[in-house]
Parts: sequence; structure tokens; C-alpha cells
Amino acid sequence: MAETAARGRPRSETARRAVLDAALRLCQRDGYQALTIKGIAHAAGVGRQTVYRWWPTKEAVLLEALRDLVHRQGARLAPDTGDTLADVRTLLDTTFRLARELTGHALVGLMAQAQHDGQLSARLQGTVIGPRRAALRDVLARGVRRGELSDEEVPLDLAADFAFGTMWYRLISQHAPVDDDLAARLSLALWRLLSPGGPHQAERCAAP
Amino acid sequence: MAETAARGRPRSETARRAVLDAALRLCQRDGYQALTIKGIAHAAGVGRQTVYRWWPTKEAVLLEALRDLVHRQGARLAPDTGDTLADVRTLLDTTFRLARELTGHALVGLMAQAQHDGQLSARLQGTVIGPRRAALRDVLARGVRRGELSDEEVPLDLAADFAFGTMWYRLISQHAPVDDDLAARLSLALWRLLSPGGPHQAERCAAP
Amino acid sequence: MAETAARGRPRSETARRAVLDAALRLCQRDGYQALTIKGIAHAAGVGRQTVYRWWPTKEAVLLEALRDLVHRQGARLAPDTGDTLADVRTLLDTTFRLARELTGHALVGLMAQAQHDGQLSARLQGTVIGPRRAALRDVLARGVRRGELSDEEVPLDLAADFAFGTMWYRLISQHAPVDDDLAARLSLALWRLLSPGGPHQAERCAAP
Amino acid sequence: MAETAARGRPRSETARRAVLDAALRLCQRDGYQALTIKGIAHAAGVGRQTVYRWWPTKEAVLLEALRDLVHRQGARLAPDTGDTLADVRTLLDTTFRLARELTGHALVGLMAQAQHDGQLSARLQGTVIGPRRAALRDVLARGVRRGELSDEEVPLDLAADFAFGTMWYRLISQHAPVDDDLAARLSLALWRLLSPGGPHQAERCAAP
DNA sequence: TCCTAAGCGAGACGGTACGTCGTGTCTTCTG
DNA sequence: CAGAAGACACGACGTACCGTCTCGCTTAGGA
Repeated sequence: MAETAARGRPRSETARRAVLDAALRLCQRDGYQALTIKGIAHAAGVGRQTVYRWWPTKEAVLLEALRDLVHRQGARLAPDTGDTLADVRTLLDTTFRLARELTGHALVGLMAQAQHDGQLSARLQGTVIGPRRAALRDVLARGVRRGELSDEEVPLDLAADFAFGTMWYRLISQHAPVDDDLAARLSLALWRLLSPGGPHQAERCAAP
Repeated sequence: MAETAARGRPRSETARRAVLDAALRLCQRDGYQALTIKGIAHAAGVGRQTVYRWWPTKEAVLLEALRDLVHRQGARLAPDTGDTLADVRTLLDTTFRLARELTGHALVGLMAQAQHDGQLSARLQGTVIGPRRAALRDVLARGVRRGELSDEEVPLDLAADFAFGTMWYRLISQHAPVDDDLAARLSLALWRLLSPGGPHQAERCAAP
Repeated sequence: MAETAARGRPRSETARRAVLDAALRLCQRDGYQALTIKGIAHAAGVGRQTVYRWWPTKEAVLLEALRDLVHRQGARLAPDTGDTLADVRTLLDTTFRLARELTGHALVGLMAQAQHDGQLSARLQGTVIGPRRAALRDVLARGVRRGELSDEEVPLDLAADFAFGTMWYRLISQHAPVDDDLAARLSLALWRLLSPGGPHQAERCAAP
Repeated sequence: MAETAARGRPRSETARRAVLDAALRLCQRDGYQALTIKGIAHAAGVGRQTVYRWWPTKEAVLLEALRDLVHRQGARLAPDTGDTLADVRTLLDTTFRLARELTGHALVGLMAQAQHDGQLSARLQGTVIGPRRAALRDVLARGVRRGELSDEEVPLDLAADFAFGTMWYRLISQHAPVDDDLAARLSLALWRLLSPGGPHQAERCAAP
């Protein structure tokens, strides 16, 4: 195979992980604006140039930290248990917990930055936003195929907007928590919204 | 009354307006992160100290600019035309247009900053988020009072989260536009979601 | 007259003097190579930008420091006491003391830097080297006019090279001191070298 | 004999020469201050570590380069042709040419550095300054032994200072060239200065 | 009509993070 | 083992903006 021969000292995985961890930790502790390449390097016990060698901006550092986090979780985003409602709720639960506990500030900060950075925006889409969105769509589409749901009245994309939109809205506005209860309520509301015959059938499953 | 006698040169309204306008304009053009007190002052043709004299941070400048903008519009947020669906759509239309055209970047940036600034968060709630939210709730509550809608299955607060959540989600994620079509679709979806007897009645009004 | 109106906060003379003093002091203490804009600013209790605002390089700082020093001395370089030999010796004494005590390292460092910087070279000529050279030439020329000396055998310029060349040679090579004794010996040697009739007349004045 | 057995790959003479040549060339081209270990290694097509393995500083590199140069010339510094004046002139000529063409910038830079580095200063003395100085003294001393010159009025050391001091002075100050004409004038001036009976005898030999 | 006070523009002040570059050390593979 | 390649921790470079501080000049109300 055409693997380029590795020459010179190999990249330090230790330094890489120290930088990513420090970046997420500092961002969550002090906020996105206060996050600094200098601060990251210092907290990671790493030279400033080592950060610049591998990442062009603090956004790139955070993005890779998030991607690593997701990969490390390796979570099955859309398991098929046969119970569409439960699958939706599980997916939302998982997503909410991640956003709530680890990555909230980083994500909001990155999003703000992405307003004027098309490339960052695209990478956020591909790495974080898109997969979650696709997973929810898949789960809902399974419900449609089984005849439990219908996308005629309300397109599935709009339904996905509802779910994740509510999460983001609460993350940034902080007028209400992003917790398990929200996941439950959202699942039911989506069920009701997409019920083919009307909202009555949504009652087959009581709210907690 | 205990009015302090005005002494010395009075504050220049010209400078104040120049600062607020420049702040919004620069923020929308270059992004929140690139917005700078120095840049604002320069673009407004104003000394830097004049900005610092009246606003402690660039956040305060943007916040006042947004408040001024809303006041200047003086728009009736929740007019009662008797047609609940139309009122919802009008409210969303107005809100979307404002966010899309003028204040999107500023709002997202402020929200990101508010993640770690409780005071800013509270002021954003009171000035921007809260009133819109309350207005939508009012319109929906009128529908409930008229018997057109029901808040038994889905609470009105969650419905409001759906509407504005979708807006925010699309503003930051940019996977779909925030336009009139979205307002129409959202209005219908809310109607269907809150219909007392089921989604069938939502069909009284065809999508465009 | 067309003096431009001074606007804004006026330059701080305190900061200016602190920078110049710190530069000379640090250069003499740690050497030219170890001299750093950062170090100068720190030692002067001044922001780094304040140095960069007024001087483009550390060379410019040192040059102005030297010029200030010379101006502050305001010394009459070439006093005319009527005794040519004494005048020569006084001039060399003054020059040697200055170089030995305050400016030696700075001067040598600047000269090294001037090897590749024509502008710096020219300014050193005009500010430091040239005036001393001219002063010595003047004193010797007075001796020629009085008939005590002659420039027929050895041009006065070469004689000046002898005197200051020896100083520089010893400054950089450090094989022998640049002290009062050198000034005395040099004066006598110049006298002998330029004596019109021969070196015998130089004996009118005994060596110390 | 106690020669340590050479083990492993022997030192590459090619690399050594490449480093020394690159150092001298870069120093003369860009100046002493701009000379960099990294730059030397790159220009020599050599790894940085290879430089650090054999030389502690760029000064050491330059010093060895100069020493090599002198050895390669292998020039007889003080040939005895029987004509003292001619010998002086030859010595100065040789010295001036070397300084002018190849090593000027390196020498001045090293001298500046040696202001605060006693060890470097000593090595410069031993390698470059001292031998030339001693050679000139020897030639002059021969003249004294022959009765052509006298060191009673002016010590030979001071005469040597005159010659080399003038060279250095012109090298760093650049107010006049260091050329063959200077060698001729200097030789005559030294002759005159050291003439036992007076300057008249110096006229036995006309200036060019 | 001056006097006093405060706002205004301008811009220098002491700081700090930026992104780049060179330092001297280290760790890999190749010859 | 030497050598090339290059990553590592470190720190100075010169720039930009921070928030504060003086300046000279309005621009008002009160004497």
C-alpha cells in the first residue's frame, strides 16, 4: 500500500488528548468567549505552537473534541427496538444528556461562530447536527413504514425541527431545562403530531 | 421631585444613535465575535470613551440596540383579528422577518455570551425572548378560550417551544431557511397539534 | 507658524525617559544580544505597545538614548584653550569615559547591527561617530593653523582614525583598557606623528 | 596508545564543511543578527541536531569556520624579506583583504557578542586577534633590532593598535574603505611614528 | 457675560491574546 | 551510532484590542 513513510518524531497522542480535554473543560467552565488558545495550551501543559501545529483555531479544537467524544461514546443513535415511541424517546434522552452535561456551551459558542463561517457551519452540520437529525428521521420513518405514523400532514423534517429546535431553544434561552421529562413530553407530542388518524391514538401510552 | 439639576453638556442623541446603528450593522456584517468596541466607535465616528461612558460592554450596546429596534417598530405583537390561525402566522412572520433580516447574528452571539452571564441572560429574557413567547402564548390561549384549541394534550408552553425552537434551530444550524413558508407550516402544525378533537379539523385551511 | 494642533493625550515624557534609561542600563548589564523590547518595556514599567508606538526597533531606542545622553552632557567637544595638545587629550578623555562607562556595549552592538543596515549606519555616523571625528579634526586643524602641526606627511583624517580606531579596537577586542593613560599616550603619539619638523619637538611635553 | 576505539558511524566531514560554509555565507549575506542555527542547518542541508551535536552555539560555528579559513590559507603572516616597511605593508594587505572580503560581518558580530562572553572573547583573542597582533609586533621588532625603528617614543603595542584599530574602526563605521591604499598609508605612518631620529627618514620611500 | 461642569473627539497609557518563528531537547526511521 | 526529519515545551516577536487616562474643544445652565 502507498503509506507515506513516517519520518521524524511522531505526534504525541498524549499532547493531543490533553489539548482536547482541556479545551472542553475550560469552555464549559469559563465560557466560549473566554476560551483562549493560550489558556488551552497552558491548561494542557503543552506549548502554544503544538496547538497551532495541529489546529488552526480554537473552533477546530472544540470541533475535534466533540467528534472524539461522540466516537468514544460510539452510541447507537437509532436502535430499533420495535417500539417507535420508545426509540424516539431514547434518542432524545441520549442527545439531551450529552448537550446538557458536556457540550452545551461549546456547541452554542461554535454555532454563534458558525454564523459567519460557512466552513465551520458545514463541519458542524456533518459532525454533530446532521447525524442526530438523520437518526431521528430514520426512527420516525420506521414508524411511517409500520403505519403507526404519517408524514402527509406534517413532514418528518419539520417534526425533527420541533424536537431539536426545542432542545436548542432551551439550551440558549435557559427558560426551561433540557431533561428526561422534556424527552418524554416531546416524544408524545411528536407521536400525536404525526398520528395518521388523529391525536386520539396517542393516548395508548400515558405520560409519566 | 428629586430631579438632579442637569449640568454641563447634555448627552448627544446623535452619538447614541450612531453607536447603536453601527453596532447592529457591524455585527450583522462581520459577526458577533469580530465586533469590537473600537470598531463600533470608529464606524460611528465617535470617540471610544463615549461608548464606554454609556455602555459597559459590547453586549450592552447590542442589547440596547435591539430594544430600541423593537420599540421603534412598536409593532403590536399579538393583534386579535378573531382568526387564531392567522394571528399565529402573523406573529411568527413578524418575528422571523426581524430575526432573519436584522438581528440574527446579534441574537445568536448574545445568546452564546449569555451562557456564562446570568445578568445578560436575564435581560435577554426580559427584553427579547420573553415578550415574543408571551405573545404567542396569548394568541394560543385565545384559541383555547374560543374552544378552537386545547391545551390538555400538549401544554401551550411546549407549543411555543416548538415554534420558536424551530426558528432558533434553523437560525444557528442553517440547515433550512427561516421564511414565510416556515411560518405557514408552523402555524398549521401548531393548529393540528393543539386541535381538541384531532388533526382532521386542521384541514379547514389548506397549505399554500 | 503652522504648528499642528496637538490632539488627544500628550505623550508621556516620563515613559519616554524610563524606556531610554532602561534600554541603556539593560544593554550595558546583559549585552546587546540579550536586549529585548519586552525586557525594556518591563524594566521601564511600560506597556510593550508604548515602545513600539515610538520606536520601530531596539536599535532606534538605543540610538535615541545615546543621542539624549550626548545632548544632556551638552559637553563642548572641542574647547579651545590655546593648548592644542591639552585640547586633544581632553577630547579623547571625554570620549573614552563615555564609551567605557555607559555606552560601550550599546555602541559595539549597534555597529554590528549597522553592518547590514545602511540607514542605521548613516544615523550612527551622523549622531555619534561623525561629531566626535569632526571635533578631533577641528582641534588638530587649529594646531596646523598655528604652525604647531602639519598635515603634509599624514592627513588629519588618518590621524583621527588612529585615535578613535584604537579606542574601538580596544573596546571590542578588550586586549587593553580604554582609560586616561591611553588618552595621554595617544595625544603624544598624534603630536609626534604630525610634528612638522620631526618627532623631537614632541619632547617639549613629558609623558606621565 | 590510549586512543578510544571509534565505534558506530563516523562523523561526516561533508556535513561539517557544509555547516561551516553555510554559516559564513549566510552571515556575510544577511548579517550576524539574522544568522540562525535553523537557517544554517537548512542552508547546509543538514539536520538541526547535527549542528547542536558538534557546536554549542552559532558563535562556535562561526569561530571554527574562521579558524578553518585561516588554516586553509595557511598564509605566512610575517615573512621576513629584509625590507621592514614592505613586510608591514604585506601583513596589513593580507589582513585587510581577509577582513574585507570574507569575514568582516562575522568578526564584528562575534566581537559584539564577545562583549559579554568572556570565553568567546578569549577564543577570539587566541584565534584571530592575537596572532595578527603578534605578527605585526614581530615585524616591527625586527625593524627595531635592525636600528631602523625605535620603540622608545611610542611603544610597539600602541603602534599595532594604530594599525589594526584603524582597520576595525573603518570596518564598523564604514566612513572609509579598508583597501590597499590604506595599507600603504598606514605603513608609512607607522614608519614615521617609529623613526628613531624623526620623520624625515620616512621620506626614503614615496607614497604611491 | 462670564463661570462651571459635563460630554465630546482624539489618542497615549499599561495590559493581554494573537499567530509566527527560533530555541534547544527529544524521539522516530534510515544508512 | 551518525544523520535527516520533525514534534516537543518555551519564549520573544510585532499587531490589535482592552479599559483607563488625559488633553483641547464644545455646549449647556447658573452667576
